[in-house]
Amino acid sequence: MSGNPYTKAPPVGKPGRPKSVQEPLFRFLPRHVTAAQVQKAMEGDINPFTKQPHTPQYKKILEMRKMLPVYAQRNEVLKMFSDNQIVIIVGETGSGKTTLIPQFVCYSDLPHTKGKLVACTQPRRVAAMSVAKRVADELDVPLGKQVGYSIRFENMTEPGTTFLQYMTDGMLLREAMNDPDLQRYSTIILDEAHERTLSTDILIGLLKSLAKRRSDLKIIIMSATLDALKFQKYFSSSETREPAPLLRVRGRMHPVEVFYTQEPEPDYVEAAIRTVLMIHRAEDPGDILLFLTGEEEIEDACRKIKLEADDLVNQDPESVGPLICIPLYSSLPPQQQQRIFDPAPSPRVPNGPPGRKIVVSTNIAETSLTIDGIVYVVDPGFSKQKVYNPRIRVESLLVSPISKASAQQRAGRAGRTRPGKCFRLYTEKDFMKELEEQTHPEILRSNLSNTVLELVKLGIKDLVRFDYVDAPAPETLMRALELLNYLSALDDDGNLTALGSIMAEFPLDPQMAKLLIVSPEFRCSNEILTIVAMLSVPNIWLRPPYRRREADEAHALLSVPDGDHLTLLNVYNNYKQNLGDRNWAWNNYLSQRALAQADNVRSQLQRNMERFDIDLVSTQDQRKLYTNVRQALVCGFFMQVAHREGEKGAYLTVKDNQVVNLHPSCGLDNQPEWVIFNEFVLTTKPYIRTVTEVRPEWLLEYAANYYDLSSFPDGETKRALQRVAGRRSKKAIEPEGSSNGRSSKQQKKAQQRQKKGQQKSPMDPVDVIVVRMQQIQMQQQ
DNA sequence: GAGCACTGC
Repeated sequence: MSGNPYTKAPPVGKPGRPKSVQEPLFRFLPRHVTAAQVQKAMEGDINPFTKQPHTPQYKKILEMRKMLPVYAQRNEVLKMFSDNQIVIIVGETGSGKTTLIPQFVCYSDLPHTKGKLVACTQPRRVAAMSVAKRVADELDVPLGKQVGYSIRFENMTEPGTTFLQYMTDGMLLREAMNDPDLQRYSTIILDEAHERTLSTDILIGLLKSLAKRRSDLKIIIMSATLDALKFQKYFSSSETREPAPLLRVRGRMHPVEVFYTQEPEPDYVEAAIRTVLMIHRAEDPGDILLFLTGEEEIEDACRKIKLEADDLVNQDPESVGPLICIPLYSSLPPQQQQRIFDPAPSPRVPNGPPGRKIVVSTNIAETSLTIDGIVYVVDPGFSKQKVYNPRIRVESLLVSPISKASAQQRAGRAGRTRPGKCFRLYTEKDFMKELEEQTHPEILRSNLSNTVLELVKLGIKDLVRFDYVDAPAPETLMRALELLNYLSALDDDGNLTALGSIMAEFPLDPQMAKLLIVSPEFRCSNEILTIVAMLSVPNIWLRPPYRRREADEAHALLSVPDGDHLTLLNVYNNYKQNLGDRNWAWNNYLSQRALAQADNVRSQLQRNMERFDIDLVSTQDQRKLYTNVRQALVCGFFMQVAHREGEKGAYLTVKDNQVVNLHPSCGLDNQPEWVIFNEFVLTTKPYIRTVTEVRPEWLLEYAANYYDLSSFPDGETKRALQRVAGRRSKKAIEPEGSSNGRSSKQQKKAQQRQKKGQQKSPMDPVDVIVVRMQQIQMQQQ
């Protein structure tokens, strides 16, 4: 344990004032506050943080707070906090740890007396918002004053007033990029650490080393039970090797009885439907939650359940009650998601058999959304999970068996309001022997180019030896470094370049950040800004079943034959011309929600661009503009290029040589020889999605390093490029050879560099940008 | 011939 500079801080309370009535925190010694003191402050008539009398509802809420299991353990919590720099707290859902522990920390740490904050991170925005609201109510203060939240697009805090800040883990990571010591905070609480999001994992690593530099910083890691040992070991004392201190808080859950199948089920969807109907026929009243893997599966199952349930009711109206089946997945509009809170249907006739509600959901109901009143859970044991293949640089979603931890979490959903039952559609033996203990943390399943850029910006020099809780595959790190080097974000020694430093400031994938930064050189930064924003939001295209043809026709009217990126630009411009009209979006089968989100992202990115003095420019002539946009796209996405092979519409990705097809949603009116793509998706087949035609000359010109033919793998793609390079060098000798309005002087420079044979000669537009960035940085210093 | 869930000053 390190020294604690606050132990000598004077007790709170002005000496002239006699009684603790005016000063409820009188004699509170920061970080040595006792449970009795906290209890007294909580029960007092004066709010210790506002010095105002408590409102009448305060006492009501206080009674509920006192019922939470964590309250009963306040003694242990406060003592642990006083005695240690780093504490691990584990607790089941319903323990009250997310709301109460940060409050106890505030009563003890007294951050407001030293101009600091207590941060509590959440993996999700909605959680950060709703918990902050809840805690503000509990402490009887307005939300955004003493208690606030900070999430992307919304800062509900008041500098100087807020001392308890809920925030997304991603936000704290962003903050660390500009203040690696996180000086604003006196205590940092990482909640839901067991979810092991990318941001949480990086934060854990940073905090471990920060704890050594800042002995005054306290850290609390909160997690579900199973991971406790791992975190304890990870945070063990470097001197004594003692595991970090652990506190278990009890949950308040009702028992859930778990059933397994005798034999493995060959078709889990069919088995799930059968089980749901069996529960409906035979079990006591209570709602059902069924976990399936995706939208299509869910809609399909809902249809079948409804049909079969109607049959049952018709056959036996005396004993089978009515049933509603509600689908739940993230791409549903929020209004429809709200339906999960509808009550179960009433009996058809007075005193008839009661109705039942069935929610059929993706994993969203496992972590993000809780539905009260669920008594039965049906768990087929699968979910779609992200997997990353560094060899071909492809992230994809695969239906995979869930982990034991996940299965437990799912079962727990049945016991929130009363004792429940969980039907697992696999054998007990499979549960014990086949399921992994934990879901692999995201850092092992993701493309890390973004994360690596963040880490380098955070000042982490040796990425391989960074103290990860779980170290990613070296090949994944290598792939990320390679990409960042080709993008000129890192130099050949892995150091952050001026360009890379700016790129890291944008909440974007490095390719897109690069694209945005070079876009003024192509006189189309307004348009690239739009395209990047549109690529950063979920799918904008709606395609309701039974309306597929109409939707496709509407989309065809908006599409630009030169490429899907330009179609996105066109859709956004039309959306703005129609003033963001909901009906216009709906009539064109577009998601108004996604478009509004893109508009929001666009403004945020625009503010970033202005901060770095990146010009917002356009080209008037539309043909020219479209060409410029396509050229700029090459500067970011030159590694995501495919070349047509043969006549059957097959493409080969450059260098990786993966056979891919244009995704059916692609709007190109022909099959161009060269295309760049935004995404490689592996569903029924390997597809490339959001595709735009490019000229091979642009690849050689704007991505000369990557398209250095001497190091290019042999094949048809290389031969095609060689033919282009041959034509190009002939053309360059002619005096009028300027292809892109670039001066012959610039071209000469480029040729000279190529002659010199520099392995990593930077691309021209970047040259210009890097110099300008350096100037800006010098000005700022 | 077609997408789990999150996130980013």
